Amino acid sequence: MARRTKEEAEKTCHALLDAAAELFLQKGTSRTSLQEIAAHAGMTRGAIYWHFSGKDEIVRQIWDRFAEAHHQRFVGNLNALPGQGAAAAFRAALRDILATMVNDHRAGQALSIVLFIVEFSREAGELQHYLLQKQDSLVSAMIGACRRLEAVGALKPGLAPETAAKGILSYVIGLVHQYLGPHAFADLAEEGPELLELYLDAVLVAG
Amino acid sequence: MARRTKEEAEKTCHALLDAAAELFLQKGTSRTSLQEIAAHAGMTRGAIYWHFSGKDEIVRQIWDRFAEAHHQRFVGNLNALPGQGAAAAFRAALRDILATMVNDHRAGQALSIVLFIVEFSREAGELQHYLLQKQDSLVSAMIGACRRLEAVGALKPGLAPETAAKGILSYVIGLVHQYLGPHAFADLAEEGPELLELYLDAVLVAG
Amino acid sequence: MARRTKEEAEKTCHALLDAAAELFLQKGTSRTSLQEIAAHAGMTRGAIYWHFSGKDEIVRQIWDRFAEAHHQRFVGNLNALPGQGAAAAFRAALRDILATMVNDHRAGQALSIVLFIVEFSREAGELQHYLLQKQDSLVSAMIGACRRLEAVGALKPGLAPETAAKGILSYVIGLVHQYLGPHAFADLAEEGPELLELYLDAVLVAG
Amino acid sequence: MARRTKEEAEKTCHALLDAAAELFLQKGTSRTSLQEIAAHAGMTRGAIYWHFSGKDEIVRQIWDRFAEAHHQRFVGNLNALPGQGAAAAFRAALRDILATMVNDHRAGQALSIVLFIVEFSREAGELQHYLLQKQDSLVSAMIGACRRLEAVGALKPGLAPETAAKGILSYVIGLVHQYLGPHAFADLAEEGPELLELYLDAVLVAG
DNA sequence: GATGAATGAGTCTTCATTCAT
DNA sequence: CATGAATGAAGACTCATTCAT
Repeated sequence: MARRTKEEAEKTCHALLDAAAELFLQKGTSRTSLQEIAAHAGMTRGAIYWHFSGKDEIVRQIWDRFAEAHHQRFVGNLNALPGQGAAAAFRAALRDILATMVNDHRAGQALSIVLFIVEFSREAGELQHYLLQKQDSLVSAMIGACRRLEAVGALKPGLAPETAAKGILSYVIGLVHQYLGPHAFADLAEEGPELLELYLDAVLVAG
Repeated sequence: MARRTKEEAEKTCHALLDAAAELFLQKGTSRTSLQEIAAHAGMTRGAIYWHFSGKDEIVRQIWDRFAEAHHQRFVGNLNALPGQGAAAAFRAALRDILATMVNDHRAGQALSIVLFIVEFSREAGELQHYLLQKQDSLVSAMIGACRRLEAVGALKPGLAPETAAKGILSYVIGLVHQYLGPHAFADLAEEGPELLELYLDAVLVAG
Repeated sequence: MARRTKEEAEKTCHALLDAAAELFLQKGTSRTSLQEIAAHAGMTRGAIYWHFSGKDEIVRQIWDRFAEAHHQRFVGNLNALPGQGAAAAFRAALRDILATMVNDHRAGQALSIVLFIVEFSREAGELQHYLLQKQDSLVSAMIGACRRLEAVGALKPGLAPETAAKGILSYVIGLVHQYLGPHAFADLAEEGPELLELYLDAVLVAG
Repeated sequence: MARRTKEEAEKTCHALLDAAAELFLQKGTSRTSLQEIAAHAGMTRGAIYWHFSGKDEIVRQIWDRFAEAHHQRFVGNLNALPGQGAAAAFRAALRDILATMVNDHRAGQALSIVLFIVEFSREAGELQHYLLQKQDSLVSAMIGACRRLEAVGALKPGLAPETAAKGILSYVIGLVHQYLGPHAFADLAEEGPELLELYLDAVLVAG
């Protein structure tokens, strides 16, 4: 019955998180039942309640374990654009986060769950708040980065940095959304970098 | 109580559709209960079952009544790009559909529901199929349009038309998704056209 | 819309009753919806409420129109067994009622609805009472008839008339039940008379 | 609250089955709600769904647990009538099954549910099929038995074995139906054996 | 640590019933 | 006479949650 060692417990916890992330992405959080998550991980519902307080906490832990580090790195990169080579650093940061979402399944799932907040448990609970903060910090960092790009003359002349930021974010969201959803039409693993450059070329001044 | 005349019944039907569209967009289809839809329209659940066979038919009618015409116009425009001024017509078609989604609330909701198919009732039912067909026709038309643009030399050299098509669609999806969702950060009514041109400038050759 | 003449109204009423009787027999009263009855008669639910106060009244009218006369004739026959040729008259009465149920579809349905009272609307309502009275009068008449048969020496010696009565009724109920139900194994139109005689031969003295 | 041990769970399951069997017999399966079953067993609706997949499975388990063994014994007896003393064995088999239904409440209920199949959930589902098979095997065994009785000269001369079989079954059905229903007029515990012999005397040759 | 058992709230759906027209 | 529209009360079923073991 009971898993004895700590490692085994950790394994169980991870298995549950993995199962949840996969199912959430496939069918959305609300349409995925705890029963399904448990079964998908080879457990029963009870195991979930041992490790998590409920569905919301699963979502939060998916974020914390799989996405938080990447999110912080990305936001950090945006906030720390160097005066010299800001544009190149900016491009690199975006390439990095896109590659992360494509290559690290879990990270991609976790990030996309946040980007498509629409979905979530009981009306505007704690979780909503928590995730919206993450999204806000992302938007802020992106706007800040674009302002810095403008300041160093790396942004396309005449383009408001706020507008550029929103465009870039929308684009990335759109790319990732269709890629991670069940009906992808574009393969980011292959076309992602090119698609990204395409837009950045339009936003940043050449060179 | 019961609405007596035909006009009143039509009004009820529309009210239910409106209520549903609004709630679906706010909270997703699965998290919106028929009870909520009915209440939001000032009716009881029973009224829904008089006018519709169930949730799925509501979604389908939202599409049919509010989006189908726009969808057909857009796909038609893409499929009928003229040899002369193809790029201009292409830009116009995109401006048109974006403006429609921004100005016609219902159309925007309906179109966005399709674009974010993830969400839907019982796994892969008839409705799923129906809506996926719509999405497919959109993707196909966009790829066809980009091929024609390439043929007339309007596409940026070196850019595969399929890649361009997927990029554009992802972009539009991203823009609309965030705009229509509950946590918009960009206002398409104002910034939409500029954001659109930004991307098109990167994809199409100047001229 | 509205049927104008009285005959047409009568026709509608009858059509509804026919439809109801058929469906009740096929699926039981509780599992048959008014919607189904109306549709089966080519009408809408409203028509039912014009002619009847509800489901219960439909059942009662089915009885009254289709079975009451036969029931009264049968009970009358049993209650009026002649001193001379009582056994023959008894046999004739049973043959008659069996033939009626086999040949007159409506009568058979109506009678069988009463015999299988199990089925009925809200707990022990008026209707229940009404139909139980009919069944009681049937049981009483049959017991009375058997007592008379015993009195004239027509009953098998040593057989209590009450027992005989219950046996005969159970037998007829059993025959009719399986015949009118959806999974008949014996065809009363053909085998009915023989099956009836078989039992009567066991209950009545020869001659 | 939740029953903890396995025995308690078994008890709950049995209590639900008992409650269901009783109510089904009183009011029919379709008019008995799961709510009523649960309440009658001192549980909530949820408990039912823990132990059974739905109403249909309750019916099936009532059969499997309470009737299947008796059914098999009875059919077995009919199919294995000995050459010597076939009539006596036949009488014994019928006495046995009647006694079972009278003395073992559960068995009687379960068997009668099958005999009155009319009643059941969604039109012609799996369950229907399952139970009709049982009924078919019963009819077949009875016909087979009567043929064997005829072969050894135990059947009344001139009586087709098929007819005899159907008559006997109808009779037993009729007896049991009225006895187990809510408005019994004959008490099988007392009068059953006599009523049975009465008919068998008419069907079998004396001796 | 994890399970099995049970609860209770909520959702979809059906249906008898009402009533203006 | 009959219909179309709408209500409201069940009923079946799902599911997050709880808790003894």
